[in-house]
Amino acid sequence: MHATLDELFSALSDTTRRKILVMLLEDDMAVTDVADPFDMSLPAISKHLNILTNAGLITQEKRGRVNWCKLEPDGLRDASVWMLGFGQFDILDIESLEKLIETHIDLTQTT
Amino acid sequence: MHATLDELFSALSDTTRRKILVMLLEDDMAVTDVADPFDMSLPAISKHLNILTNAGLITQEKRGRVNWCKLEPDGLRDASVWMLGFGQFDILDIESLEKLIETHIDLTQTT
DNA sequence: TTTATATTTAACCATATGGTTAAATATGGA
DNA sequence: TCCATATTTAACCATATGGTTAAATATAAA
Repeated sequence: MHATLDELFSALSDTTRRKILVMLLEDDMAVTDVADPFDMSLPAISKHLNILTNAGLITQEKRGRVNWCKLEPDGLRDASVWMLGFGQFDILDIESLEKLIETHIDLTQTT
Repeated sequence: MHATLDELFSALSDTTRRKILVMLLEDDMAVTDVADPFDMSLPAISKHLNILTNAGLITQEKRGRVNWCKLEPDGLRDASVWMLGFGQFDILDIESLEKLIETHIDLTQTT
């Protein structure tokens, strides 16, 4: 069960869901806490979380009565690959890319 | 009138529209020619093209009775920037990024 | 065991989406 | 002028989406 690009981009096409993703960047969160900043019912948030889960962007793990939501690190991969394959990534300035590579090297360097 | 991220990702969330974008990567096309490979009516394609236009991903220019569709080079920018800002771009292997940078340098080198 | 907390399920609603066919509108060519 | 070509508009349809409230479920705590 691999999410389609349709599901992925569709999941990203809603402001609430993108905000949730950014929140989860900080730390794993319980459903109630995810819902807190939004002026929206809990069931509505629950639905958004399911959409993000089906798109492979987050995972949910139930411990006790709390359902913990966490980012799925590879979730954006296919979307990124499509955009790269689309060949339009030179629209990003070269400096950001180089900085990105340095960061990556910093993170992966073992010595 | 700047397209929202919602519009952008939403426009990308349909296979037909992503295929159209890839076709336009090759060359500008008339609406009828865009429609040709699809098993779908012309009005349906016309709607897809409007969605892509409103998302800022293509432009349409009418010359005579032919409406020419062309890629908008910066169309994907905001989506890419969001994804970069999301900080998950180290999910892309370093080699593709380096290759990308080389390509970019080749394209921009004047000497 | 009773009550409170965390979350989902069900049923519903309004609007959006992605398609259709038929008709309208330009524009180009004979 | 008359016909063909290119495309859009209009009206419609089924299903999807994003929200609601009320009820159900499961677990924790008193």
